[in-house]
Amino acid sequence: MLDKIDRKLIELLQSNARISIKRLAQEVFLSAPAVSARLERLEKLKIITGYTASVDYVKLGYHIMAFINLEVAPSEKVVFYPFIQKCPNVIECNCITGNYSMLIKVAFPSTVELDTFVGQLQQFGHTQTQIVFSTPVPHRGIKPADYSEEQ
Amino acid sequence: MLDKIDRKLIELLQSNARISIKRLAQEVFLSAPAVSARLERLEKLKIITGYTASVDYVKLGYHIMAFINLEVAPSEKVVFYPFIQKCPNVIECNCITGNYSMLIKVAFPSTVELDTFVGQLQQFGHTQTQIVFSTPVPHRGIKPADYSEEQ
DNA sequence: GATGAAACAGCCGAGCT
DNA sequence: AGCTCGGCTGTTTCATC
Repeated sequence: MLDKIDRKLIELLQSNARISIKRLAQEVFLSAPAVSARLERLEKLKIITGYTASVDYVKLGYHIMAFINLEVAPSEKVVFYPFIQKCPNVIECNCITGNYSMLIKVAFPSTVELDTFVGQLQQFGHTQTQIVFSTPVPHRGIKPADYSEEQ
Repeated sequence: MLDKIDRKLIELLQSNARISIKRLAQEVFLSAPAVSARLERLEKLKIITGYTASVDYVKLGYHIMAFINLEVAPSEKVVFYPFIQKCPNVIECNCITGNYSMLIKVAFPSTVELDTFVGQLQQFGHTQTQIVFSTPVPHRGIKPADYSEEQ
């Protein structure tokens, strides 16, 4: 489904999403229209789901990053999912194995706002909060490998 | 340090990093050169740290995503940090409060490769792994707010 | 997938507020 | 000092092979 060139294009766009199509074309030894068509296909198939700017949240005033574990009863999920999607300070939310079934990554200006938010979450269940001290590996794209599935 | 226009530009680039400067200029009612200069400044100040393509890891063959808690002795961090940065399957690694001081997000083709990786991590300390079932809120940029710091 | 042409966007200067 | 305008260069896209 993905050939070597598609994987190379994805890799280049992961490291710089604003690279020009012409430059991409040079890197993979293809013409610009050919690359353009490949990108359209990758986007249409939702293999590439978007292009985003990465920002320094501390410099934007979000000094506190944290992971919140939240134990949500299965029956509450229909209420919880729309709620969590609308929270502006939620960077990511995953449903995971284990006692605390939701793992939520958030950013706040200070612990005051974090505390308020955790208070709101407690209507859904027990929480456990871990504050981020440092980030040895910032969120990054991982290389597309050979074992991509057919579809 | 950041005015309303800077915040709007960041927000637009977070939702689509490949938007043209001309289009950005129209959105904020400025000229293209003015927007270009603002972006250069935001990049130079490392407020915008990069532009990345988001991909569907399942479609790339990474069927298993997981969070691994790892208890690392402080003295081991000088060895652990370079190690974890070089691991190709690590999406993110944070140092956090609590017993398990590292929280590592990874993606693997199957539980077999995940198991092998967890085995490697155990030279650094005790681990606890939680596999992702679903992702109600995928990793996303949060809106730049008014309380951005001076610098 | 390549080529060439036309439309478009980005860049650098000059002049203005 | 920072913005806008104009012309030049580079980029994207479309039609054709």
